Amino acid sequence: MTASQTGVVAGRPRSRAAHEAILDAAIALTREVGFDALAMDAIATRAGVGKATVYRRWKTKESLIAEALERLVRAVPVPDTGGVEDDLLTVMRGTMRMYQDPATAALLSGLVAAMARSTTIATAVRSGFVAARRDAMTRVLERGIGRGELARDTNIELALDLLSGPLLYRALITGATIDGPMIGGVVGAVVRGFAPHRRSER
Amino acid sequence: MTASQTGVVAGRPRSRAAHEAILDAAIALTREVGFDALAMDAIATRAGVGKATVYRRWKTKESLIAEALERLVRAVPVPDTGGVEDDLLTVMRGTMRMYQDPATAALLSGLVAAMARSTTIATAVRSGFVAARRDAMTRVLERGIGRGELARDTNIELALDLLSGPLLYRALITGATIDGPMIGGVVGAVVRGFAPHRRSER
Amino acid sequence: MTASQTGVVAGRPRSRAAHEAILDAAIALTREVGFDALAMDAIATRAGVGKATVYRRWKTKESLIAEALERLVRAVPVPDTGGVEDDLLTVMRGTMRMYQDPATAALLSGLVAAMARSTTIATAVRSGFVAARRDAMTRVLERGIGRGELARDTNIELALDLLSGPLLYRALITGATIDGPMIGGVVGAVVRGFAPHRRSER
Amino acid sequence: MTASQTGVVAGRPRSRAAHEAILDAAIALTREVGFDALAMDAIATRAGVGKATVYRRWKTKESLIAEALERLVRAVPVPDTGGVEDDLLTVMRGTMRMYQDPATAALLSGLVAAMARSTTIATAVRSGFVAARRDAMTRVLERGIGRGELARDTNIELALDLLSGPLLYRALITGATIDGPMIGGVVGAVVRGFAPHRRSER
DNA sequence: TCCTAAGCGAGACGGTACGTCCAGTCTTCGT
DNA sequence: ACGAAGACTGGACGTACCGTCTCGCTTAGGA
Repeated sequence: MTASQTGVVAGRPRSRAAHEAILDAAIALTREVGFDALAMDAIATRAGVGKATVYRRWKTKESLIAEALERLVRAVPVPDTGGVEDDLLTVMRGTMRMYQDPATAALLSGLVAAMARSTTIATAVRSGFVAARRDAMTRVLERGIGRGELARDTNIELALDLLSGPLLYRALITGATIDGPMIGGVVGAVVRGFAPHRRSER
Repeated sequence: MTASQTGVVAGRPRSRAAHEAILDAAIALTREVGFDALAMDAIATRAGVGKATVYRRWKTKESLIAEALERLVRAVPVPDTGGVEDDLLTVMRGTMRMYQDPATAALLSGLVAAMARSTTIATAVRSGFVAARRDAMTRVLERGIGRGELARDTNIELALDLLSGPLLYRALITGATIDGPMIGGVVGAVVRGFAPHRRSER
Repeated sequence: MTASQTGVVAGRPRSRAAHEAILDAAIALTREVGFDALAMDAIATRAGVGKATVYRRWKTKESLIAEALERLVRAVPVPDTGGVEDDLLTVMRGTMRMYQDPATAALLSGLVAAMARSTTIATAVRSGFVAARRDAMTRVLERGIGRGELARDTNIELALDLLSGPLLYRALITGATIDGPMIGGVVGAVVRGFAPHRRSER
Repeated sequence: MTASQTGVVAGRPRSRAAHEAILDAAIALTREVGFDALAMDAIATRAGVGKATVYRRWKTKESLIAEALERLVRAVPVPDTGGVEDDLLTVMRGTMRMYQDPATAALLSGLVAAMARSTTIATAVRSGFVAARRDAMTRVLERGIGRGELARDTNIELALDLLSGPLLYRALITGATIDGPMIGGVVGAVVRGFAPHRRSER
């Protein structure tokens, strides 16, 4: 356990500047050479920092990258236009932009592999930028249910996976484009898929 | 171009036994240590084979793994029960079983990273076991459209992504379980989402 | 020049206890792990002192060790029994005891390496505990020459090297024992080697 | 146990060229930067060799240097001029030249420290270039005894230490010059110190 | 029946990145 | 102005793989 974690004040505090410089260097280098060619040596050198300073903060390359990514994907606002479809579109457009950014996309696959490797990283990533978007979308869906736009028994987690999954699938597997019409199609299908049941069906 | 490809016969032929032993060793080791800790040295040793024998057949670790994976995921039959929902469920249950197999799941994330790294691998994987399932599902969806169960203007690629994406998303990102009810929910939502448009809505 | 030396009273004075604790820790750790595995971090921790406190007093590891060594090898008395051989034996027995002490022996080789590295350290060591013994033996030899026990043209420096060299050689190179008989043999050979020239030989 | 030790012939044999290149690079770099600033990385790079190739042959820097040194100090011829003093002078002049070579001198102190650290290295060095000179001088001394130039009860090991010790002492401790007159003085004193006993002394 | 070309197991090769460990310096707070 | 604590830059360490390259030895077809 480190001093910064215990709150005990002894010795020189960790340099905020070094912390930032390392994260910046990590992102810059990932953009330049990709996740796999990303060397800890190079990050340290680029950040003007000793390797030990990097390892003092992050045990693995992946946990470093996970934190770097979090800085790129900050707070996700919860829109409220009065219609569930428009609200979902608003949030999904933010997600779309994330996938369209080449840097994020390059990080994504390596990060996914890292998540499979380590539950620590998986947890970090999930509670980090994954949770932010899911929380926002959960609020939107719940409001939609409340307004009667979606069925009372809507399985929210399933709906979230139906919204997010296709984008990940295109990014990682098919390589197909993720654009406005695609987002519209996904949101439309989900809204129709979880629309309130018609009387005649009951 | 190799001897076995040209048909020119000179010198000792490649050992079929070695080929199989290598693939078996690759799969076994992936199960044991994961994709990332998978070393070519170790595969060769486990297979009782020289490293050169491995590299003579596959240029990269990923292409080797891609072939190993293909052996696990063979031909996908196209069901025809007369209803699009039941047909989709049948295919999806096969996909579900793939995700439920720990070995395949372990390979998956590493393979995804490899796809991002190399278009060659990406192409191989796409045209391999990805295409098989997509082709089967495309046939099912087209029959559904023909029978009037799905809208005439159904965007088939989008539907495929909505069917496959959520499973990948759970496997790689949330870690949530992929089971029968989940599959049922996905298929149901998609079928409803692409149902023929009712007159009253127009 | 330090505050304690100038008598100027400003701020907290340097701790005499810290000084001693560092030297003690250095010697103790050298005994335990040897000169090469000796880390400044470890010395400071063992002494209950910050690293800066160590470096404020000694610029290098070697100069610290040199001072530690000096504490082990203090003033060398100049005996006067009336015979050069007995006097030499008395001094040499002190030197012998130094080589027989495992701590000193362990320091020795590392110190020798440090001397080769830096003329500063070399000078410090020479003017420190090396000079003490050489001065004592020089006095003994000069008295022997004065009494006619040794030749008028005795090359004193050479004689000193013949007395001290074999002990160093055994300690560092052959590892052979350095004991009473060995000392006796060395002294005897040197005394005979520099005996006054007989007339018949001229 | 390695292939080269067992005589079993399997796999690519170790490259003689690499072996030589590494030793050459080690010697060259020691001359340039000294024993302590000698980095294994640098040796490998200079030799045009991977680091693993160095470590495959030598576990430590010191054992590598020990072998390199051995190449510099090969077979020591045993002279026979008919007089023990001349014979000793001949051998000692060879030793003198070794100390006068800056490269050897630079290696010496580091090697001495390494010997203190590890008995393996100590044994290697002793049985290597130390033994060669001692063997030659032993033969010379024995012939001197046989011819009646030295006392019957001459302690040969002690005589060897009296011959070699002063040179080491000057090289490592005092830094005084080692030249012809110095050698002559040492040999002269030893020969006189172990001269046959005169009747009147018995 | 022999020749010859390729494949075989084994393992060394040149490289590159890893994560650890110290050296010597600097920065904080407390005495 | 000193003290302990501990983070700082810098750089060598020894390890582990990668993909390639010899070795000496099979193994088969074509001459």
